[in-house]
Amino acid sequence: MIAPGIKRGTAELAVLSVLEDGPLHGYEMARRIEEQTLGSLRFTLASLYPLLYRLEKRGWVRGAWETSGTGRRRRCYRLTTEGKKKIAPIRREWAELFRALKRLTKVSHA
Amino acid sequence: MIAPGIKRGTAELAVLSVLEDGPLHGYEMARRIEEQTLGSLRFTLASLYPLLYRLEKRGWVRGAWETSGTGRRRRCYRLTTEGKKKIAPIRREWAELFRALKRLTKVSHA
DNA sequence: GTTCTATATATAGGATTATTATGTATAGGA
DNA sequence: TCCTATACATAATAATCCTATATATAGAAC
Repeated sequence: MIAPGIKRGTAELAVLSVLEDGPLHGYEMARRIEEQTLGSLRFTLASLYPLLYRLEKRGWVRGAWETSGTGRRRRCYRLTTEGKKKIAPIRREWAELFRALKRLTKVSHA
Repeated sequence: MIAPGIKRGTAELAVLSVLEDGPLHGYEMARRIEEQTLGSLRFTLASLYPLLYRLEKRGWVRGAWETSGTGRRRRCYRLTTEGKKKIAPIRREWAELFRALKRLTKVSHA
């Protein structure tokens, strides 16, 4: 598991990434993030819900109540057109961060 | 430049990394981090000083006042033995985070 | 000699984001 | 009937970085 101080800021990219595969509700997002990162990245629902509200407020995702096959009420989120456009730039910023940290490591491996 | 929300958490690794090259004072750390990351990673001194106090409290670095050749008083920080041991595990966590985010991207590039 | 810029440290106040803890509620199996 | 998994929600707290502000000196420009 990755320390909270280090994974800070990844939740947004993680949520947007899993939503690229199609609409999902919160509980399922948490499950997929954990599954797809082989357990490295794990978020509690208490982290994800406030994040989803923020993303909805920004217009990047839109949530809609639906009733599942089992009769359970849940809130299904999908990426908006605007939200889709944000993913690539965010990924680029993460890539730049990785390069920056690699350079720091390289220079000071001394 | 990288958005503050994304670079959050990198300051600690950045500081420890530049200190691997030898003792430094705060102002010079900021300069080197910016230089070595080609401007991608930039921290204000107001971010670095509190961080240095935290690191000193944990026993990872030790600061000592010195008077530079120009007669300017400054606080020079060096890695402690304990601090040196922490760097590798932290880098491993960052590497794990990168792998996790790459997997998320790959799976959901759809 | 005074003003400007670079050097150098310090702290208060605020923003963001994740965490723990808690609460509600239902479906399905033991 | 009880337990577990599913599903959403919010309050209180913690951590980390930012902007703004303050202080002070060295050296160059004027």
